[in-house]
Amino acid sequence: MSKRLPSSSEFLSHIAYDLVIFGFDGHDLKILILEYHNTGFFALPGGFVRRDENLENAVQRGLTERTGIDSIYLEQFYTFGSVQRYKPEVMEAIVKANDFELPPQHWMLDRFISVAHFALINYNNVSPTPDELSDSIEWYNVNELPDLILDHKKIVKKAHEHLISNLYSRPVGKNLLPERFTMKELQKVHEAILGNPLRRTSFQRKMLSLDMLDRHEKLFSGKAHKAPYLYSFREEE
Amino acid sequence: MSKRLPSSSEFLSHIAYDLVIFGFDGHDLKILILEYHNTGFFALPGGFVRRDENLENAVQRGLTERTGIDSIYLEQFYTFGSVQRYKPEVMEAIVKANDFELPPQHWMLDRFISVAHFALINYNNVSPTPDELSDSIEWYNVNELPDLILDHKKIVKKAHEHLISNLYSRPVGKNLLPERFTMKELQKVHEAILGNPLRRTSFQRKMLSLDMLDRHEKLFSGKAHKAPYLYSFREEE
DNA sequence: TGTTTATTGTCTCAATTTGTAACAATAGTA
DNA sequence: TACTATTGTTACAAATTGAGACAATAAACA
Repeated sequence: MSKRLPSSSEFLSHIAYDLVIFGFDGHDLKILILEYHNTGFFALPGGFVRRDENLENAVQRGLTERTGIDSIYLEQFYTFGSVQRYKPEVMEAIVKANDFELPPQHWMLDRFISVAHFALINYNNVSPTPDELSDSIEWYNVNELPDLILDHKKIVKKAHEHLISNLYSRPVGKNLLPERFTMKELQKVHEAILGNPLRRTSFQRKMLSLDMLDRHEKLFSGKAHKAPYLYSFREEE
Repeated sequence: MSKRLPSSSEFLSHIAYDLVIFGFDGHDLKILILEYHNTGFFALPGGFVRRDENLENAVQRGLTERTGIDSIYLEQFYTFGSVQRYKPEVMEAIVKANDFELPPQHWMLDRFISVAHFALINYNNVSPTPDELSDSIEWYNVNELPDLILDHKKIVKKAHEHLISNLYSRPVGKNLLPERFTMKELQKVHEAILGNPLRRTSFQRKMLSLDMLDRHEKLFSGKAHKAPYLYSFREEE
């Protein structure tokens, strides 16, 4: 009773995408990692592009399937195309461990070039869902990842670098935090991404000077000190 | 006596690359545009990836074929994968105008995802060479391009944006200028890329503070004024 | 051989931005 | 009412940048 893989008439051969999905739990920067069934292989979520589908739509679709969330910040950052990443035995092991039928020249065992994307999502609104071939998908601290297959470690590294270089030009916190947040929470996001502490007053001044934030009511947390304001990112025009 | 296209066993299907090759003639930022034989089509140089070849090697190979230069600054910046760019009639016209045999289901008429790169080269060391399908390759002012096929105009725009955002973090002038150059020449390169004038003294101070330049002997141009120093970009460690 | 012209290298001072710390406000606790 | 922890704001020094002035100089010219 072995299952059937999708046929090559449905998908573009040689093209895949990988996803580095970032989240923030209040302390650390995290990403979602899949564990493939019965293989001990860890990998980034990924998928293929349908023949009649835009690349970006395919990625958005995969992201929604893994997280249950629509309309997330998503950005393509690099395409990985070295020959060294062609390891048919890895894919073969994954497919076989999942009890799929595997014709010898199947397109999924051929060489792939992968268009890597990263996403920023709100950690608390997500219900991570494994794909057909994997039995778990879990959050891992960016600095404490398990061994990943192929060049996925390199993909994560490059994604993280892109995230850092975008920190001040895009509303990064908007996608990692709830709709409204305190300045301290935003600072913690930035610190988690950069990996080093920031000065409170300079950070506040810089963020406000970017003219991206709206100030709202105060948040009374019940703690014995002055209540901080809540902020939100202004909707871009 | 029609010629034969390469077979699909040699190349990866569905994957192409396009090249935005920047040069600087002393006044304007230029790029190389191909004109396809007998079609009136203008396009970016591009090509396909061999099955046993790294993506980046394929691009480097194409670049060398078009310019005659090795070891050029080359950077991947985006992968274009919308369905709208699938226009088999364009490729068909090009191939037919060049008197190639064209089997109906040929892989070159299928949908492609294109990994776009930009290169920076020294305008004067180059002998642009058309590819098999085109009869000319010429420098065009970035702001005065002819109509280009598919989404190539968009690709150029994005390449230019990337170039601008890299201006101060990478030795951009190194690749667009001769080995040794004056501060004024470097300033002109930056002005051509940015599209607006820069202040002489601030520019000089900024460039020197980046600690990327070595100062050499003066250049006596024969003009009736103080001779400027020559500079070169320091070899990175 | 001075004098002039065009351009370059350097310096100065003001304007702006950033780093750092101090201080006052305040929500809840003791 | 005093105390604690944290926040918003202000103040001042340090660093960076903007804008211009000025002296140096290579060749042309008188």
